[in-house]
Amino acid sequence: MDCVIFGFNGDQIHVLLIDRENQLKNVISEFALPGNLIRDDENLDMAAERVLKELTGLSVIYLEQFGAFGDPDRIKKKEDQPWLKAVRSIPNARVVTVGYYSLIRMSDYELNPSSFAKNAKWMPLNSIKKLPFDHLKILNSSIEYLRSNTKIKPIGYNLLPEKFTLNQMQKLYEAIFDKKIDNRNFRRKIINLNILDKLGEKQSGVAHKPANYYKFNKERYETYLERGFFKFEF
Amino acid sequence: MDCVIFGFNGDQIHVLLIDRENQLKNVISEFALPGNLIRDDENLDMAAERVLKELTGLSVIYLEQFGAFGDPDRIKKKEDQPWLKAVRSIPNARVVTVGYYSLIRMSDYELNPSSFAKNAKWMPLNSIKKLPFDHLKILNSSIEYLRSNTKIKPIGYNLLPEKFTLNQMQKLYEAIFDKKIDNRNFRRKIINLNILDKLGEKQSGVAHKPANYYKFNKERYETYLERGFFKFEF
DNA sequence: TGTTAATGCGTTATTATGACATTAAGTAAT
DNA sequence: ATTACTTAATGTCATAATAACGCATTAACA
Repeated sequence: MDCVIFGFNGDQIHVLLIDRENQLKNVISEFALPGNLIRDDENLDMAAERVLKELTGLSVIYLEQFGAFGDPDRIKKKEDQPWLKAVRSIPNARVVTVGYYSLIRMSDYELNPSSFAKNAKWMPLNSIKKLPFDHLKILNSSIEYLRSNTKIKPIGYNLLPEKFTLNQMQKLYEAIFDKKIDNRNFRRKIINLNILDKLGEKQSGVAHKPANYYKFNKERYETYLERGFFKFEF
Repeated sequence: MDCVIFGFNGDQIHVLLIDRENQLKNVISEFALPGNLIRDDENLDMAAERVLKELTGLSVIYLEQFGAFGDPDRIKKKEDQPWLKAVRSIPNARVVTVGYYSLIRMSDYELNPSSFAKNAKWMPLNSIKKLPFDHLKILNSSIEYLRSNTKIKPIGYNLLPEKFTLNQMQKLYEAIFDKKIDNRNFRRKIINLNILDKLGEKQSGVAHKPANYYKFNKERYETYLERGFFKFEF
């Protein structure tokens, strides 16, 4: 069970990682996706919630399964052995993992690592080049999943502040797709979706024209979450 | 590891099931999804292939993972116990399963059940009301996956005969979405996708104007398989 | 020769798309 | 008070896609 938690701070996509170093000496400090074994009495969704909570302190966030990973050698790399020996009762048992991901706004949550996680931190997605085990593969798979999901379902409810500007929302889309978007076309498309309510309120204290605040219309947002907004239909 | 194999015979979607009855007496005969445990030396894709082959004789078909299922009680139903005792060394061990699915044209494959499968048969999707374990849940999940996939990627390469008429293809789409489609609009849309090559050949022996045969243009088909045909893009 | 069933064009109104440039509204500096 | 600066906000046009239809055409068979 491994969790990929994407966070957004208004600018960059981050991923939540935990530090594998623990009481043990001679273990190289290295960050990894928060993950652990599933218990016999819990289902997969519960396990993902629990594992995340135990390692990072995050709770009550919606997690979604995106795939299972089970190469026989996924935890057989030599450099990963010391850590496995420290935290697993059968360090070299074959383990199939299930990946869960979530999207949250970073500022809403405080990280409280515990269990074998010494540390938990947000890492900018773009700066993650190396992860232990097959975590890089898992991460890449989750990104693919996130992107293809974002094309067919609205996004942002869990990532943006309650009130946000269209430009903040655009930045979120740009961060996910790693691509500049034309602001006029973006606005038109999002507004025509009818999932946003424009608030009377505006930005204040900014040295430029203040932006309007919007919030999601939960009902319509959820209609689209269920139906998707495909244009290829009959 | 459980496999959902969808078959198309030109009219209805079918699902491949195996008969759980085996040498044992007093075991109620019942059909189930072909599935078995993963071995320690194989990855998930290989396991899906092997399990399917062992139970049904089908091989060399492309299988795609669509989800993991791990409710603690998924194989705890009383009526499923006799069968588990017959085929598992630890019948009540907790098992998480990974679902794989595939789409094939039924006429291309001969079923050769073996291992603990006494029998393998195609069952019309609409007539499947009951399955052992959580197989109904797994099946429903695979259908959802298939439908949402069909909205964003072309389909049919593995389901339709090499040469097929547009009406056959339309019937496939109608079977998947369980919905009538306007034939003129269907034709236009599919033809504009440019994934079909029109053959000179026509139907024969029909009591009406014979339909043209088409085949997939593999190159363009695969372009769409990779890219998808989203219309919601920036 | 008429019946049947599917083909294959076509029309229209509506909506979505991509490409593109200017004005508006506030603060900050002078 | 004026100006500079920065980001927000908006409109148009040509093209393409869509849904909902109409209907003449075709080829086999009775």
